[in-house]
Amino acid sequence: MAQGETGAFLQDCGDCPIRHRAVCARCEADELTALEQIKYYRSYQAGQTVIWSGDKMDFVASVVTGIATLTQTMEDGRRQMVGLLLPSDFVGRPGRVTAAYDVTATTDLVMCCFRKKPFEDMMIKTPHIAQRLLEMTLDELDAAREWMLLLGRKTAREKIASLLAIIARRDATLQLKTMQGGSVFELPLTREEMADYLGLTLETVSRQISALKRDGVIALEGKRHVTVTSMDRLLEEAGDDSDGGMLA
Amino acid sequence: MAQGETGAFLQDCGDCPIRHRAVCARCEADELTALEQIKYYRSYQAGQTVIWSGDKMDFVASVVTGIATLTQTMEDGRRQMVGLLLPSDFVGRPGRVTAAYDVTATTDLVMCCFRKKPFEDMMIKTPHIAQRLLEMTLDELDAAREWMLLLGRKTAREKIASLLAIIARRDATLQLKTMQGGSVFELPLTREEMADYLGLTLETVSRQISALKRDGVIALEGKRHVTVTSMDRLLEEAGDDSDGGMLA
DNA sequence: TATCGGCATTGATGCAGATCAAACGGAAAG
DNA sequence: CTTTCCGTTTGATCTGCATCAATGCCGATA
Repeated sequence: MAQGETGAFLQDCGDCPIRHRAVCARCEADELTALEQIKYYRSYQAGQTVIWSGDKMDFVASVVTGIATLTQTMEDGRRQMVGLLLPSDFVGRPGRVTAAYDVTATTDLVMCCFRKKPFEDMMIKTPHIAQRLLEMTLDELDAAREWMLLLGRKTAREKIASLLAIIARRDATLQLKTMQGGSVFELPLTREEMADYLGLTLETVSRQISALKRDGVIALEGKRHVTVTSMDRLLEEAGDDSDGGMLA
Repeated sequence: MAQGETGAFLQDCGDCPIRHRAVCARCEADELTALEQIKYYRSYQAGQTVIWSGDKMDFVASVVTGIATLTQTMEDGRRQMVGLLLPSDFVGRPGRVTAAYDVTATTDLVMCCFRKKPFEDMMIKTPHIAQRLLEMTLDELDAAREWMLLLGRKTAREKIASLLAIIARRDATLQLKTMQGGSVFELPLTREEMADYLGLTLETVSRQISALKRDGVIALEGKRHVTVTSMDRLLEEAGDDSDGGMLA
């Protein structure tokens, strides 16, 4: 099955891994039941395109498992990633007909989908959904602005260090583990995808990763498995405010 | 009066210039009356700082007249603008205690403020406000993502052309005039502010503006007054999809 | 076991934009 | 009218990253 409805994947929202982080996080039992009526699952293989920018998009969705990216492309092929979607992140925009970005599965991906119209109706009746969506959108806007600082003003080395720090942090929160001192994780992106994220070329990404390794900031096993010995050191390399930009 | 309450500026929301675009746009007459109870105005002079990143921020606000910027600064002084706030744009985040960015008035500025707590209470009771805020936040997120493409992948010349196109378009919508063919406007930013917007140095900004002038893409009277003869030509220079990225 | 194809690394070279430095223009102050 | 000041322009030089080009690694396929 390359892409399609995943029948008996998960009926019960109560058991859903993203129950408490996704757009449904604030819903009461009865609201959840209503959502269950209209939801359906879709799976994509790593590398598959979920939707092309400009295409009609008749659904919105939450990422359940896996990772997807939002990218923009210029006519001449220059590409910039503008979103990295992890489990619980929301895809699509209520009130818009066409997709504004290419959405691609970078790993195998499962999404919990809602046809747009029923979801919009539901949003009107269920303030808990709209509230949560607002909160998530504000968080994304903050992330986008952090990302703008990275793109506009950071050096290649700082960009790489920042990306590693972001992935380490997200990984820690998803797995509910601390990154006291160090951290170990798998890179979910290829060098080229990292380049698209950071506004660099893949060669520069490769060189800077090698440099960070040479300087003992990180260790690598294979090309994807990263060990960060000192998180403080990494954040220093990232040029971030040492506290990592704590939000209230 | 450098900065302070502007007593008798505007009592009646019905006459407010941003009545139909701001966070209150969807409110009914009675909702508007309730908002009128808790609103107050504040004025700032060009160049004044509205709030510093990290400071406690006990209000949210709409820009009524003038222009403000959101900027992030690294310890070593590198600066990146992450928001350009025009009349009707919203400042602050419900549910957050401290400001995440520096907010600065780049022109004389009047804001319509609400203390955070009453505004949050009001949001719960008044879905029209939360709905509109969600819509505005989603628009800002789209703008931020467009901006990310600019920062990550565009050349200096394309960046300048893009910024001019953005300003021309905003100016057109605010003044409700068309930009059929050409467009004339005042630059609301100094060269340095443009550089902070675009992730460039002020010297590069100056050089690229000179180059666009030399190549007949724009004409300048003084340093701020810009005439764009062909909008199509400008968008071409900006590397944008020729249609300017129409949203539904 | 050999071959292929997709990432990744590494090297050599070029160039767009940063940096350093000087001079300009026009408004405000003396 | 002169001076000062701030934003701006322009010039000379430097450099970080892009570009072009091999080569290496490894898992999949035959």
